[in-house]
Amino acid sequence: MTNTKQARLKNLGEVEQVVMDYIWTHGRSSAEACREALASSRPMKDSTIRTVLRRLEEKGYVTHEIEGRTFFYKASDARQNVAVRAVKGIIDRFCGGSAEQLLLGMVDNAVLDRKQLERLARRIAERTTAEKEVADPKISVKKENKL
Amino acid sequence: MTNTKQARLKNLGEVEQVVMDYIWTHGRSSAEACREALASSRPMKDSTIRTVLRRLEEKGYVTHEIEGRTFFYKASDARQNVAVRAVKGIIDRFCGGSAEQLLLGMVDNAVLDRKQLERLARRIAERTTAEKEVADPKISVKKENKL
DNA sequence: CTCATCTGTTACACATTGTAACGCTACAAT
DNA sequence: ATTGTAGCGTTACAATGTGTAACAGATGAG
Repeated sequence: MTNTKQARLKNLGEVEQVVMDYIWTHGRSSAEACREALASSRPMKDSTIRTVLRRLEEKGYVTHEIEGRTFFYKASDARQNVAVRAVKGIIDRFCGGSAEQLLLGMVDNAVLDRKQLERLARRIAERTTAEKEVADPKISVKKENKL
Repeated sequence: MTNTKQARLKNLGEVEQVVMDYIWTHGRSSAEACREALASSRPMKDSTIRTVLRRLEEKGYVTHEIEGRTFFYKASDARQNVAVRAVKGIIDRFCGGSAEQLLLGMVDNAVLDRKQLERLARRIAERTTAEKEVADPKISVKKENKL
């Protein structure tokens, strides 16, 4: 089993989400950079953004590196992967671990339009045939799926 | 447009989740029934389960009918639909509203096994052709789809 | 040495959640 | 009618989570 066994990340609050969005979009950033960028839509004092970033790090969403005496924060995982894990959490809580019913429901509920469904179907086709050829499960190369 | 425009449900706490699971599984139940059923794994005083149920109602997860002088609570929406909406919430927050990347990610991440993928693909096929034939907006997830 | 930056510490108000004691009301048995 | 009791509503309180921020400590520039 593809050991995608990552720790359950706690939910993000309002501001935390906003900050993560910024970091996911702009990549490695200093606290000040975040603060200034978000200043218009979400004014925060210097110490506020710092607290938020620290908490995000505690929650495992970001890590920081020091350069000179400045902290640069970067997302510890791609946005999409976090989303996938969040969905997995829902699957565990609501669907007893099986994603199938959920996805069927999403298809039924027109969460996706036809074109998207077709692309998804195509991808599924690739997946399944690929698995068929390489029935060897010890390979399981996981890629980052960049978003 | 498919009016799947349901109010954003607040998250459930630990106990709330447990109680909802019970109601989703057992259907219409009185407070006492819940309490007794959960007593072994989760002992609660009478007033506790009542508070939980009332809050669940405030949050829109259940409704109640009175019979005699007893309240009977029932889920206001099927478990699966709640799950789908929760996922939609994630999609909005993380994926800018597009589910496609997320689902592709799930497929890539082997959240589903091949058999499930095949069923999903088949369903997608049905969906897309159905949409082609009729533009019937009365989609409403058929029956409970038992989960 | 002193100032401008940066980070760390500590705090506080509010909302959410789990838990529950009390208290009120209506029906049933006396 | 009186009272016990089943069943619901009200109120409360502690623990967390979250947004916000003041203030203190540290360190490099000049």
